[in-house]
Amino acid sequence: MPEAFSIPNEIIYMAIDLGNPVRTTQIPQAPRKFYFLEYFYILLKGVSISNQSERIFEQFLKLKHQYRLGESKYKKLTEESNESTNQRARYKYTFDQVVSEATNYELISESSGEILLTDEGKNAIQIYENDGDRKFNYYLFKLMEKGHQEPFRYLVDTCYKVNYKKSGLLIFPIYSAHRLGIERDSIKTSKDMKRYFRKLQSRIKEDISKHLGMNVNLDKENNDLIRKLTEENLLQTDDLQEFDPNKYNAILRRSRDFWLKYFLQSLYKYQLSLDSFEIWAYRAKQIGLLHITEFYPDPSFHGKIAYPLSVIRDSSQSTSFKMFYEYADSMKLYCHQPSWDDKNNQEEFVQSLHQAYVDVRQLAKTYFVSLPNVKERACYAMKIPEYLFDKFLGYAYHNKHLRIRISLEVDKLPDETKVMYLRREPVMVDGKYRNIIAIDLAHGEKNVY
DNA sequence: TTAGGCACGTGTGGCACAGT
DNA sequence: ACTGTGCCACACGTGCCTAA
Repeated sequence: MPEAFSIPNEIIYMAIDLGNPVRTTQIPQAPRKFYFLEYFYILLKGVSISNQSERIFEQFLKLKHQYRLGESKYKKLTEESNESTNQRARYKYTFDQVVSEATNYELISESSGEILLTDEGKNAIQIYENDGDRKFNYYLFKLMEKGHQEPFRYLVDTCYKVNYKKSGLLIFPIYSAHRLGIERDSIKTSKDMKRYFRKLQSRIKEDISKHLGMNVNLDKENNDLIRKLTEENLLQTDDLQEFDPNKYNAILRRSRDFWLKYFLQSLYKYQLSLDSFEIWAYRAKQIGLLHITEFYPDPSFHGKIAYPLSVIRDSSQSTSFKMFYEYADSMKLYCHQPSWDDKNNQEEFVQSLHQAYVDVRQLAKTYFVSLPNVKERACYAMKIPEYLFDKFLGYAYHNKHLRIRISLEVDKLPDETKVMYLRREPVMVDGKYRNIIAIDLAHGEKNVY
């Protein structure tokens, strides 16, 4: 069995002994409700074409489609852009959110019903178009960090405080009744639901012990959950009475969020709502400060994990950590960005990639396996952001002197199927999307073709 | 092998309420 | 009064299962 969440040593040394003083606790403010940083660009682009709100919104819809910005944090795949009035209303909601946040950053300004670009806004467009999205994200990072009481610093710092032994790994277990082996048909009464809750409780307890090294008693929390659901008549007081089957989803949803909130606020002591945490974390992921995923492939854990790819210290000797930003108190944010020029990093990447492939193949039991799954495990092992993985994979694919041989195939791209939203993005290598991967050891070692 | 039906899982957007 | 924030029910996409 592949071992979940083991950690390379160098990362641990960076994580412990931080020596940074506990910051005067300023709680980050909530962001507006959207995930993709590209929304800022497409809004500004729209404003550069017209000053009329209605026209800007039309442009926003067009560019949203062109940049494949789906709902929430998922990229959109299908070419069709069926514009039901319902969807337009949804997109208007997102549009208003982006306008509101861009106004706060003074990228745009409103006067007598017109929306205007500020100099800052014009500057931002230039950065995106001339210097690329990484520079654009950095520019936005500074605005967000200043405008919301340093949410990213808070996010990264707290990760290490929570679980420094595993260099800041956060787990958010999600197990539906189905996943714990309880059939839908067998859950009809309050008693049945409580049986699922008990099973869930003990599974969560095990995960906490295994991945966070803590022993906790969750009886009180489980009772709280049951009490809340009973008070709101989602569950019946009488154990043998049946609950409203139409409320099944609502009950499961409530229990899932209850435990996620428990992890975030009680266990990890984040003073953020679930919503705010999600949005800040997914924005941090785009900048490359941390990784968050719901798809880490592992037989013994299901749910969401997050871990930092950066660290806040006053100084660093490591060549793999690059200075990213300096705060007012002269603490600095360092991002883990190992260089491909260093042969040791090449060797480590090859090692991690191969190990990830072996682990995933063991679960999938096929020669070709899902590239996004291999990517998840390799990124975790090396603590690198996704865009670096894509780059490294491209280099390794072309390097004939490595001790592995990589085969990449497209298989079926998601846009050839019916899926609307790309929950797993295919990996871009050589300007082509790839979905599956196989690896052989080269030069007379085992498994050579 | 495929089509249809049903259940699972979760993002969205409205809403209530807290903060000022 | 007004704005910002957290919460959660619903709608809908997805994928499994069954029956030919």
